[in-house]
Amino acid sequence: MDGDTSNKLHAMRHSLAHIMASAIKRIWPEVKLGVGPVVENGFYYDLDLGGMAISDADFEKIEDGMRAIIKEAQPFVRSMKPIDEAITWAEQEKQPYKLELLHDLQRAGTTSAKDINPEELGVEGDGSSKVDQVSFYTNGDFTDLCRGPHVESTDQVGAFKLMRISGAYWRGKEGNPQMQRLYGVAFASDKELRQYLNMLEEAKKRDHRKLGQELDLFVFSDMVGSGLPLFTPRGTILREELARFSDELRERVGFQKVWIPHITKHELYEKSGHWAKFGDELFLVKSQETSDQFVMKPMNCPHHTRIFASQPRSYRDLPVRYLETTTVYRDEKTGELGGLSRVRSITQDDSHIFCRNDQIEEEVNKMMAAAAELYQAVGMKLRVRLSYRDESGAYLGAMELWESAQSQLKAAVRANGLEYFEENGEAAFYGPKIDFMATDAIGREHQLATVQLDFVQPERFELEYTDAEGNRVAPVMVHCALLGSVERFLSVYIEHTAGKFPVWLAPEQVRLITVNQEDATREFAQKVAEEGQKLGLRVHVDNDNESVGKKIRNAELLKVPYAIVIGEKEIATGEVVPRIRKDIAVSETTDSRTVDEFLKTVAHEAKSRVSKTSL
RNA sequence: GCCGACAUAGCUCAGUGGCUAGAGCGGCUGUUUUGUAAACAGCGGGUCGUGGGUUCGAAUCCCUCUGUCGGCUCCA
Repeated sequence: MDGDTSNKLHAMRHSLAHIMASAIKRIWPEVKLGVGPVVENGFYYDLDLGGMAISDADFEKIEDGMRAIIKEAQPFVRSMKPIDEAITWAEQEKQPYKLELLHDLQRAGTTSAKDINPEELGVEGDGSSKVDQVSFYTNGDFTDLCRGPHVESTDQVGAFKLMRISGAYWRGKEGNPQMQRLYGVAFASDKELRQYLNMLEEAKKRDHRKLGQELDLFVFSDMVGSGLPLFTPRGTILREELARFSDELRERVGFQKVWIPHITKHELYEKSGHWAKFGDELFLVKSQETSDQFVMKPMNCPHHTRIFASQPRSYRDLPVRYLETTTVYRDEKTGELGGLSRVRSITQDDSHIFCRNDQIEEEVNKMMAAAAELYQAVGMKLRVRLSYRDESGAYLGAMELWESAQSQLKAAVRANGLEYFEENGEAAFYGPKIDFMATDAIGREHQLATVQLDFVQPERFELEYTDAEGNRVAPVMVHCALLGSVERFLSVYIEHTAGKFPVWLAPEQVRLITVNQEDATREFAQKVAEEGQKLGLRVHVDNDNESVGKKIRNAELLKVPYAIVIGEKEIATGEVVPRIRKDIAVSETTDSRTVDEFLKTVAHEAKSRVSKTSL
């Protein structure tokens, strides 16, 4: 989207916020207005209606009111008022929130708790922080304090829909009055609005929490606790196949598996600095034997540094690469938990490289290639953000190290031909990083994989190797994860595929459906299943006393890639006609083929981890 | 954590102060022996999330806790 279009859309959305406020004011003249900004995909307005609560049953009434105002094509008229006059206005209008904003403008020249750029304010002052004049916009009989800009008149606002209502504190501060936040989405055209609503609809259908239950992948138990998913046999296959792929990609480029316990004395995190920084996210574990305070590990790097530090290292030994797909525990705020996307037991496909400064590029290069291969296999487009430091002093580590590292990261990204963009000020305080953004099937972008350089932990843990001149030097640490976290990856991936997993990941790859319960049928199906299992396939026999139609239906609902009906015909000829899940079928009709041939093809397909079949 | 909504059978849901709490699907049993998206019949299955309170009487009203969902970053 170019800047013009985006400014226009911004003005439309902001104008809609005013139109919504005007409509509400017509219905409830006593409403006290808060703020009404533009947000991603739309706008909102914070309202205080005293004791009365707006509910979504009122949306139609408000939307009708908005449409009436739009139809009236009221011009948006900008006017300036001296601040004293504006304050009088707010008092007369009985708008206490606006009054508060005006007082802030008068006093500090900003309405933001944070310092925002004074140029952005659009207020005409004397250049100091004080404000003399403030701008107002009027449409019809509604006037609002506003820096604009707006569209010319109320009929130029595109398409909108009110979406939801939620509670919000005035200015986001607990303790302030609770207001109602009324959200709308808005786009330049009906078509774009429809597309957006369709996307939401589609996202709802694919919701991984719903599919997780329907496909029998994972469950939660009140007794275990929130944010602690339990994986069923089917879900566990998915987890493990994905983790295995990630492990293999890393082992191929020289990583070695390590294993660490899930708890540690808290001193480890004091040393790493995490205790001070993330202390409130740590689960504490108390020993009944000793006075030691233990914690569940919230990350793996401190443990891994202990393995690196367990023996003297030469520059010739580097890079040392450790991989471990293991679970960390973080006591996330309960309100932030949801499905698999935000959990308290997080399984990371974690990797740590200890290397020399001059090895960064090659190491990162290999990880980029691994990430590219993984996301190619799961059918998600990748682009990367190179996150650099800015000029502020918020970073640790020598400047030369940063500069060399940042240019090595860039070289590695370019060598892999991935789409990338650079951003200053997005680095972690301990080093620059590469964030991978994966686009799913309905166009949403997710940050999953990551490669982060770390100049700080090697120092904190006094890691060192001996260089060619015999000096003790700190290695650079690289943290990377390809899936990111298995749980979060699954939440994205289930929605990406809508549960139609490719053969290599499908918990059940082939289902054999018997036509009747006669011994010969059952035995034949059993034999086919055993042959498939020998080839490493996940084959199930459905010998239930149900109609063939019903059993087909069940296989379809579980999104099993291949279903095969076994009856007299198959027993007689030894040939089968696979029923192929629609999304992976390449043609409408399928030929019959021998059982052996079929199983071998599927086994090959599973092994090669292709997303679509060519069977 | 905070605000709001919600929590009824394994699942999806009906039941809003008054008889023994219901349906469909799933489960079990029987009949049927089935040919590519739902055979038929019968039977089980619930301290209505937890604990407390109000009431002659609570799934239903109030409070607590637990859990789920939406929001809590976006600043005239």
